[in-house]
Amino acid sequence: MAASRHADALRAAQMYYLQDLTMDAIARELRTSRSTVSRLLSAARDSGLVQVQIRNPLDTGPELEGMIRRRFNVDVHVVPVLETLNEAETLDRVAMQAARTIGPLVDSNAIIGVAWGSTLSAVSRHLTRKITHDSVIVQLNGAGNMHTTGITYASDIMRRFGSAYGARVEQFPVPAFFDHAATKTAMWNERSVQRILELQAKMSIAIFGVGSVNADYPSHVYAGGYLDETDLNILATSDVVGDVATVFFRSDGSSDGIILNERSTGPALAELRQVRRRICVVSGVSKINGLRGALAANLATDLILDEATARRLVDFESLAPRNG
Amino acid sequence: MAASRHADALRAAQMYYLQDLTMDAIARELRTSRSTVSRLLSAARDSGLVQVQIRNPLDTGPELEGMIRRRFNVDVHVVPVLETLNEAETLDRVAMQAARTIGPLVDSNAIIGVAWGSTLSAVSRHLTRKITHDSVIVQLNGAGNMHTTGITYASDIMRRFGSAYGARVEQFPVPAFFDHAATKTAMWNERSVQRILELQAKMSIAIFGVGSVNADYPSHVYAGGYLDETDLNILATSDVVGDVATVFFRSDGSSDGIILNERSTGPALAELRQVRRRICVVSGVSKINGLRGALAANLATDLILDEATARRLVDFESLAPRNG
DNA sequence: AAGCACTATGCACAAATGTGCAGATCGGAC
DNA sequence: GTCCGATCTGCACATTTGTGCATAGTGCTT
Repeated sequence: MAASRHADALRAAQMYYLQDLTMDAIARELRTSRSTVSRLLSAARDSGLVQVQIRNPLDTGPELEGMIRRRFNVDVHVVPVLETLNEAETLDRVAMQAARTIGPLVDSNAIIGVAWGSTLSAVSRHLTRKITHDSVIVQLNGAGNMHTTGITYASDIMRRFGSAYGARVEQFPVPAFFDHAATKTAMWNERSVQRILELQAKMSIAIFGVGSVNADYPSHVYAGGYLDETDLNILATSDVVGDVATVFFRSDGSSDGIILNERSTGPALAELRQVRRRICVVSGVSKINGLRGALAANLATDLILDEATARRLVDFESLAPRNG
Repeated sequence: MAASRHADALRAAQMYYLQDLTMDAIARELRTSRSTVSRLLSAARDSGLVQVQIRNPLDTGPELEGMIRRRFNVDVHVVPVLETLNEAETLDRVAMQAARTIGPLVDSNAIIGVAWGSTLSAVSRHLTRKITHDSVIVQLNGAGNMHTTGITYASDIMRRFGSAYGARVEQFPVPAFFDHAATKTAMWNERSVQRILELQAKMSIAIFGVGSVNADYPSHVYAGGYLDETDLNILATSDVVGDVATVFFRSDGSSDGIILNERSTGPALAELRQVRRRICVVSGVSKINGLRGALAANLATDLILDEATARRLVDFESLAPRNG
């Protein structure tokens, strides 16, 4: 019976994690084999029954975290990763740790805004299950592009979030950028779009990566056929350093007068800043410029990033300090 | 260097619990041996760096918990324990699980009231460390008795709580019962005593067991020389079923007119009910009557008890149901 | 600088845990 | 009933983790 299996998993988890019994002892109490207990415990972990949290006492925490926390006023989680690992491995590990860090923040009745991109895709693959009620996952920005090729990214990401948290998924079926600002204005008056925008306005959590224009391995936005040459030229000549959910900004965090944003479908930065919990996940030093701009714009309340990038962020700061 | 060890423990914990690396892999990244990593992880667990929580979805939870939760309106944690285990083993396992369940509830700036007795003693032995700031452990009731023998219980219990949470400990240096109510009145006007009473009034958490008069293996209060024969006779003839922190009550939860309470040093039930979080730990079916009274008196917001007792509590209820 | 007490380290082994596989069990479909 | 597919189970083995012990630091005292 499936129900009894769940109950057994709960009992086993309690005995294993809270009473320090060995699986062998648990097997005897549950009148089953040790291997079954091992599997019950796996199931308990996978299904989010067991939550492991690492709480590092803020004051005794590593130098690096303290500096970033103080300088940028964000709750920071530096993911320990050897600097010698390649980008893909680093991303994977940052993503896994991000997924597990996000878990405890998600609660029932949450409205969770999710962006898309390689970072979020990786995160979505490592989410741990957690059953919530009446939660909603809402897509932050459109994902269509002019080639319409392959990238089912966005919907896959959303789906994974939805099933991890047992939440309803609200896709945002518009292109990432409109060709004409006027189309956006028109669409924004459509009831179907307004429903999404209203959900976004009520978000309690937003989760996003950052794009960085000069990344060695550029974000999808800059390489994926979302923008044409003219657009890319505009970006290059307007001091843009990066984007969050396809909304661009400069290194000082400003975004006024960036004409492309009028055609972008992501939430305006001011709007994003209204969200109580804004979780930014960054992997790879090449994103440093974008990250710096995002922090300057105060887009994140929580920052999860790899150690190398964290170190670079701090070095950068100490070379070009800032008063205030 | 001790600081680097702590930092290593944190890194190791993150890599092990959040990135699913094996200890072997972590050892290589940390340039140390696998056994050291194993020990670092133990240290991380012991020091409260790693918190494991079991969250059982309330609605899918076992029948038993649901019934108790609904009937008594408490947040209940049933500890799975074989009914064949003896009292001591059961107590040990309930205590361990209680300790770990309490952990996450303790926070900085908390004022934690702690009773004493065999249950609390066992719990105190299993507390997991958690660093908090400006927390205080305050003793709920005096522990002195007329034989003054051996029982350093109370102070040991308090000390363990204090060191687990890095909290200041405030003992209550009075006997459990005064011989004369007038002495209590006098003492209660002393500034040194008032300081404790004021702390108690500001408690955010209270942790206690229950005493049960007819327990096969009676609580210390009833056997430990705290009361003389006259007192015990009074108890026997006044329908008292148990006590919390040496304050007695009847099976319906009432305590008015129980003369012994006027000489007791524990907080009046009405006072205890003011505390936001009141955690009651119970192990052993022989405490069922006391427990029942405590629940009727609405003394607990959180109840941690062994499975056999939980089952008995529910059976008892279904035999003698109650409306409302 | 030497001596001492204490702690941390790595090794080698012991114990505990994870998993591929073959057989058992279960729940429909016919 | 029985056949089939899917799932669950326990075994045997592989992997991972824990720990006693001898050794190597480490800091403090004299």
